[in-house]
This record gives sequence, C-alpha cells and structure tokens, in this order.
Amino acid sequence: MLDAKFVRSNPKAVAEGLKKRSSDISLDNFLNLDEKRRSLLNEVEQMKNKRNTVSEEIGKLKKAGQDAENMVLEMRQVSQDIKEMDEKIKEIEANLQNELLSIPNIPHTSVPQGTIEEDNEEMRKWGDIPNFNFEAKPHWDIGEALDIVDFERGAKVSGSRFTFYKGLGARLERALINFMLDTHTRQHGYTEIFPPFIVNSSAMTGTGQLPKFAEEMFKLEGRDQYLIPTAEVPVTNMYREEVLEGEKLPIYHTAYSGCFRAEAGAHGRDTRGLIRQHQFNKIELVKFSKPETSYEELEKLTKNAETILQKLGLPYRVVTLCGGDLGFSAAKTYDIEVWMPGYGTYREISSCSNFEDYQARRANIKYRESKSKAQYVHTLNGSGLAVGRTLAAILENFQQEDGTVMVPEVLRPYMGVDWIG
RNA sequence: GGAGGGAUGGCUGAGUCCGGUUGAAGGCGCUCGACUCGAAAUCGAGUGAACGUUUGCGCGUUCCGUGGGUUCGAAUCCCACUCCCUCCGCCA
Repeated sequence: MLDAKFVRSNPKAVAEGLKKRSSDISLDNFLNLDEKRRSLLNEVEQMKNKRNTVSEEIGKLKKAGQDAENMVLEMRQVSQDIKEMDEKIKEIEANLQNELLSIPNIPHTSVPQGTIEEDNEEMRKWGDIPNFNFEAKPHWDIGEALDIVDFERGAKVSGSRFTFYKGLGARLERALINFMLDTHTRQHGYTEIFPPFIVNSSAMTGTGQLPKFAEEMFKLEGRDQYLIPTAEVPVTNMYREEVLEGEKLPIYHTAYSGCFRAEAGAHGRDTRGLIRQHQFNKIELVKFSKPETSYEELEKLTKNAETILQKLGLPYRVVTLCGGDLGFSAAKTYDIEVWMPGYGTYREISSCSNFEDYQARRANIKYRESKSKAQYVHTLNGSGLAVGRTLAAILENFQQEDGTVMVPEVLRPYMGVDWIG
C-alpha cells in the first residue's frame, strides 16, 4: 500500500501513476475521508486531553478526601461523547484503509507506457528456436502418448485443471524441483525455505492478494485461512511485523511450494495441458533489500531465473511489462517467456518484480541501520521457475519425431535416464 | 480431545490479588560523554512505535497478545477470542 501521507501531499503524482496503469481508481474518496478523519481526530484528541487531566485531578481530590462529584458527572458526559466520536473515526479509518489497500503500486519511471501485452518491451532473447523437420506437437499430446501425464484421471479424481504425473513424468517434475533449488542455493546464494502452504488473511493482505483478489484463491471453509497461490506469500510474510538488522540485508530466500489458484475468470483459456492448473509446483525467489539497491537486485534476480532456462537449454525472451500489464503490487516487472514449439509462441514462465516498499508497508517489514530510525525494506520476488510450465517446455522443445523426448543434460543426474520413451 | 500455566518496551523481567503523575522498576543490550596512549572495567546522561499538529524546538493522542465491557480514570477488574508452553489421550 502507498503511504497515506504521500498520497495526501502528492495526489497528482499518484493519479499519474494510476493513469500509467490504465487504472480507473479515483483518489477523491480517499482524500475526502482523510480530511474528515484528521479534523475529527483533532477534536476527539482535545476531549481526551481534557478527560485525562481532569481524571488526574479527581484522583488527587479523592486522595485528599475532598468531594469531586461535579467533575465526575461532567467527565461521565465527556467520556460518552468521546466514545461516540471514536466509533465514527473508527468507521472512517476502516474505509480509509480499504481505500488505501485498493490503490495499486505506482509504476517505476522505467516502466514502458502501454495498456496491453503487446505494449510490453522486449529486452533480450536467448537460445535458438528449434527447427523441427516434422510438425511439433503440443506437450499434452507428447505427455499422454508417453503415458507420463494423465489429465483425464486428474479430472475424474479432482476436477478440471488437475493432473496426475506418472512414472518419468513424476520423476521429471521432482528432478526439476531439485535442480532449481540446488542451483539457486549453491550457485546464487539463496537460503532454502520450505514454507507452509496455508496462510491466514493477514499474510494474504500483506503481499497484496487480499482484499482485491479473494476470488482468485482457495479459502478453507469456516477458517481464516487460504491455500497459497505462490510461495511469495508465506516467504515474504515470514518477516511481517519485524524490524530487520540492516547488515543482514539483502536477504535471499528460495522456496519450493505447491501453488493453488482458483483461476476464476479464466474459463476457456489454456484448458488443455499443464499451462494453467489449479495446483502447480513453483520455485520462488524472494528478496528483502535496502531501497537504494532494489533495482540492482531485480536485475540479478531476473538473471538467476534465466540461468535455469539457459542450463536447461530452453530458448526464451525477457520483456518489461508495460504500465497496463503490471501486477497490482509491483512497481516494475520482467516476464521471462519460454519458447513453446507446440504453441509457436513464447509463454510466461517467470515473473520477476520489485514491489519497492508497497508490500513492506502492508506487511510492516522494516530494517534499521545501526543508529537511524527503522524504515521499510524493499521486497522483490520472481519465479525461478514455474515447474509445470518448465516441464511442458521441455517436452515441446526436446521432442523427437518418434515421440520420445531428450532429457536435458543437467537433469540426467537427477533423472537417471537420458531419454523419456 | 481433556487438565493446567502463560503472553508487558530491542531482550530479560517486576507490577496485576488491594484500579489513580507507570510509557511502565531492576538488569542486559545500544548510543553519547568522562576516565585511558588505546581498549576493557568503572562512572554520568540518554535510549519504543504509530497517528495528529507545528517552519522548527516542541506539543497532544493512542499502544502492556487481540477485540469488547465496567469506571471520572484500566497493564491492573469482567467477557470473548488468538497464540505459546507443560502433562494426558489420539495420530503421520
């Protein structure tokens, strides 16, 4: 969330940021409520001041054995008035908070102008797009033919967008998880975290999923708990309500987790294959950094994710999301898109974002430099990578005419085989 | 699931029975100063956050797990909830 004081004193800058996002949110309501809150606050604080001083006086009088009945009667009324006023303010503050939580982050100046995916700016490409002398098949056909994924039984047992992985398919999924975690921990300096897959609503609010995107998540019935849509939520919220020591920054965490998404509003999109599932595996990269280095950290984090694709030999490109395509909490995002021969296009496989202090303010994560006052950290995260989509990309990019699939060299120690099929 | 104990500032830990300068003793840590060639030890001073207000110094309000209640006044009394610990039962 944005700083209320900043919004109050820079409404123009905020409005411009919203415009860059093509957001239709208006600040008027916020500004009005804010004004109202401050004037009421002023009033009630004066009343409280009076109550405090007079109550102290009453205490003294009573101790001295004197009568204070008049004052008591007067304060009884004052207290009553304060109570009513407090209730009013509380209501306004709740609305104000809601308003503030619904305002998205302001895009960084380097974020390209634009409203749709096509306005994203391509930064770089890596790898050669495979040139098949046969017609490339989509991964679901390859996987089903090899009997390593089973969509039908997934649907029978759980519902649409659930899949069984089987045999070498299951092993490949597990190999990818281990390979990614090993690379990030051993070569990129991340500390491995194994987080809870269920979090409470405060955590969801901290990273920005709530209150706006409640319908995107699976909620546990009768409980204030949700299945996580990404490890970003538990790992970022690990340090919620904490003040970190400045010299511990930057903190690098990587985490495997299952991810659960309701995919409301995605009916008909990517109905086949592994691209859009209600449950999928992901390796997440999360960083906590000082404000002055967070954009360097974003570059490094994105490179760390790219390294996985390079080691696997999967062609990809990196794009900077335009204002209109930017996620709610992000100030800047690079998407990494892997080449999918079955689709004949690049598909998102990682999203690397700097949230600046937007999540930190919501989650109240600060750091303190030796002497100075505590201030908000910057949080960053990115997929490193989405495992199911990586598996799909491997099937499509390394498919052979005879229907077999070559196992990328770096995965062979994990797989124990060179070929699938 | 049953029985009991607990939650206070960066940490530790009093205060809670008997409500009144207690934002909260003492200790540790930290910062500044003195001493010292320097350091340790010692001594002195200081040391929370949020919000509001103010050009600034400052001032005010709120905060003792969370939310309500009683009262002129609550860390202290009452109610509900959450989390943690110990023992028993059950269980991967």
